[in-house]
Amino acid sequence: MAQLKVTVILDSGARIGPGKAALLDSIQATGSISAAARAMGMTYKRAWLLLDSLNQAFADPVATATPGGVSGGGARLTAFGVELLERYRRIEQDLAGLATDDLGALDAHARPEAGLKV
Amino acid sequence: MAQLKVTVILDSGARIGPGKAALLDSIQATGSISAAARAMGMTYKRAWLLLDSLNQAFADPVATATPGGVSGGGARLTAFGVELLERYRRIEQDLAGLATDDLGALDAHARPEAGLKV
DNA sequence: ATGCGTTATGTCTAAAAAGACATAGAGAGA
DNA sequence: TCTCTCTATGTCTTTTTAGACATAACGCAT
Repeated sequence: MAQLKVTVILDSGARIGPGKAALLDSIQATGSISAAARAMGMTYKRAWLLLDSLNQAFADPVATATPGGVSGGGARLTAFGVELLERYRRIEQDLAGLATDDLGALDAHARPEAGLKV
Repeated sequence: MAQLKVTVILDSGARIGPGKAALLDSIQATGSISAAARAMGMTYKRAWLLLDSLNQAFADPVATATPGGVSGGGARLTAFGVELLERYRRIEQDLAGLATDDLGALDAHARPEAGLKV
């Protein structure tokens, strides 16, 4: 089935899409940027850059990180970070709920995906 | 105000977003790929490649083009092309309608866009 | 037959994005 | 004090994407 991808574009030009949302999810789940990056198969640097772009896009940070300590440190979503994630997920959910018929119609015309072996 | 961008991703991986939708609009309005490209400030080749990716994504073509003739030729959307555009616009509309509150809340936290001079 | 604007590609270059390494500092615990 | 993991950056290379040109064919009108 075809999928929908939604991206929020702020006036500043900053973009929040499924990638950054997944990163926030992963940080929330793992408690660190590096663990989140590993879980998502990306480099720590890329994860940090993505997170940094979010932190710079808003007046309030979406996550706080501390180096050193019990297990090297870690990162946690702020209250606003959780709110951002929730709102993005809600937008995704709502859209998925009401676009099913149009999406299905387009899917019906889609050329079959290039032969996936076996 | 923040904006939303929605992209349809077919199982084949083909993507249909605001750029290709605008191109279809422009082709419909101008009657040719090259005029559409000029109107959108892109090269003919890029417009053609975008259109070609759409034509290859579906079993039915979204537009037909003919070279030579009265004014060099031209291009027209097929019935399916019109349908595709309509469905994409409807998805966009639906999204815009239901995300206003979440979008407004995020906008309120957004860092003011980097000083636009004058 | 020639000219004109359009379709349809090819090739080469420039720019942007992603990735690979490398390094410095922080701080709890052994 | 030393180790360990994580944060935070810097630099360089590779890959991807976009753009600039260049060219051939088509067919109506003059």
